[in-house]
Amino acid sequence: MNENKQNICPECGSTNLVVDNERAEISCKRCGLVIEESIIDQGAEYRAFDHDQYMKRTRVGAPTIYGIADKGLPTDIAFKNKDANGNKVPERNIYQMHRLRKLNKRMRISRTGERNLAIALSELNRKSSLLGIPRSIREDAALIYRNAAKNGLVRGRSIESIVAVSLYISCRRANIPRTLDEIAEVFNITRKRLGKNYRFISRELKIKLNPTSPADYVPRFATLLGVSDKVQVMAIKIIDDAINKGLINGKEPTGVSATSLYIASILLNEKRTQKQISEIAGVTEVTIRNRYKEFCENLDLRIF
DNA sequence: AAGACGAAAGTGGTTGA
DNA sequence: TCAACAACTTTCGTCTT
Repeated sequence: MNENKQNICPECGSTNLVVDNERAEISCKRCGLVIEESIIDQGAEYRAFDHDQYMKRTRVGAPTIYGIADKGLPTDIAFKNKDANGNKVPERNIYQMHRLRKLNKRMRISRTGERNLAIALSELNRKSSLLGIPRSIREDAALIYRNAAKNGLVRGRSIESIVAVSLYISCRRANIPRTLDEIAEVFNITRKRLGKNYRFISRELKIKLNPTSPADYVPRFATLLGVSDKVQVMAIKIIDDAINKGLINGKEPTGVSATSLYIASILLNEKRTQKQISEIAGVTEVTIRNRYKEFCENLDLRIF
């Protein structure tokens, strides 16, 4: 029934679409965009027996290409003061011609600006859902992006990478941080570049972020590990104690968070292996072991 | 056989001269 | 700009459950 539908993603042009019949949606495998949420039959109304009938009975037209600004047609007004027939423009109208040229240019610039913003925002939405980031944070990220765009900070950098930075900042602001690695991965850029752009944007926009606390990672990691709330609570207690004893200075927050969850999961008989935790927290087992050793030596774990 | 342990060498980022 | 440095990773052999 669905053999005649448009098999092309309007966002990235990919033809690699997946149909999910259970959720009744079609999405693009490459960029993740959900194209059609309640699938309807877009095929021809009746069976067609020749090309003419097919063309008449098909409901859909040719796919529109959104990828090219102005559809590739330049619309500048020429600098020769001649009209369309090649006649000289009267002296008294030359000033008007100047105005027209100027306005036309400006409109085009603002149009591409808006177009870039639209691309950025759809990118933001797509990647946010991929990362499971709530609406309010997306809006904060959108604000950061707009600010960056307004100050001309996107120029010379990819839209994607600035969207990535905006998300990174907004998550940290909201105290549900994502690591540079996590963000970089879904945006298909390197952590190095993301970090560089982050430093640039935060400097230019004068955004000051508090250092991340290991406790901020606990709820997310715990959920992914499928451990109970008790484990979370204890992990956070362990972190507090470690902070008080100065054990975490200079240590990676994710590693500390992972280790606290490891210890709490053992103490509450919901044990997860070092490997399971290391995969979710994005640190190695070795790091967990090192923290674990330090914690055992310096914290009285019996009190928890 | 899986998990935990720890040594050794390598990597990327920060700091201080 | 460069060397020293701390934290972390990778790899791997060994021990424990």
